[in-house]
Amino acid sequence: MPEGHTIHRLALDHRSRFEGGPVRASSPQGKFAGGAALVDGQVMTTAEAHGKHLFLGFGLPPATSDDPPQSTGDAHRWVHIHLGLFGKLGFGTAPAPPPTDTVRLRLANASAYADLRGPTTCALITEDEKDAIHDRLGPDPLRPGDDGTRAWQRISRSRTTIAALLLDQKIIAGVGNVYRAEVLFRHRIDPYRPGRDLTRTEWDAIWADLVFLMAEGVRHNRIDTVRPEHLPEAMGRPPRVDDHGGEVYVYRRAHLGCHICGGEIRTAGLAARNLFWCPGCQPSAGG
DNA sequence: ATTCCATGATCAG
DNA sequence: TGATCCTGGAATC
Repeated sequence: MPEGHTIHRLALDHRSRFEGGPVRASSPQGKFAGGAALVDGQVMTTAEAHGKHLFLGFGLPPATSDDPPQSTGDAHRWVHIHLGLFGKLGFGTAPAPPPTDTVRLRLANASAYADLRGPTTCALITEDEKDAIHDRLGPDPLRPGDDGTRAWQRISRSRTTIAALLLDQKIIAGVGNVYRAEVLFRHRIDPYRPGRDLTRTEWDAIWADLVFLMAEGVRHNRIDTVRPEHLPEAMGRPPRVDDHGGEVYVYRRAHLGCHICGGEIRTAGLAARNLFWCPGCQPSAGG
């Protein structure tokens, strides 16, 4: 499930359920027992996402530069969560059932609970450590105020393929394997084209499209990338059968016909992931 | 019952 | 590039 839109949605989901009140925390699995004990009973101050990283704030509100230094005791801390490839966060309403033994972290209050399973990261960190994580992430299409300029500075100087660059979280944060394949298709860009061969106009359009697509992804909690005129109803074609989410052009459609040109969708490994594209709609410079 | 695979990322060599 | 970590559902035996 987890590309950036999922994590931003999870931040909103945590805020609506837990923000502003004390939260019980436990680690039935035991791997986060120490951290859970430290935040148990504290107030969740906020929840925030940057790319695929989720940050849950606990304790005293974070000090701003205008505030006097916090005196002693419980500083504000963050639970840093990264779901990796198969981590999951599931919500439910109270009363919470007994947790299964794979629940790394359970949060609960009087009305709701959240179970975290299989994350690649679940750690208690300080404000400084959180800042360091932000520093090594690129701009995020879903973070208000971020824009694609910093990403363009690196892409426009790189010989690496645009498909690999889009998955590099230092360059742009939050894009995963589905959005990479789909946004390149939507802009008719050959995934193997070197970053430095893109035009500024092409990059600006890609960035703007990611802002739009990923915001829709947060709204619907699902990745939909097919334009209205290419939807099954509009084209009189059968809807997608598998349950991975919404309608897509190329992702996991290897050897099927392209919705637009009818040509065969191709797949290949790139940057340790499966890449999907339509050679007809995303021609290489030579062809 | 077992293997395989996945919308991720890091580390060694 | 390959091994590794994390979990669960689907495919395969």
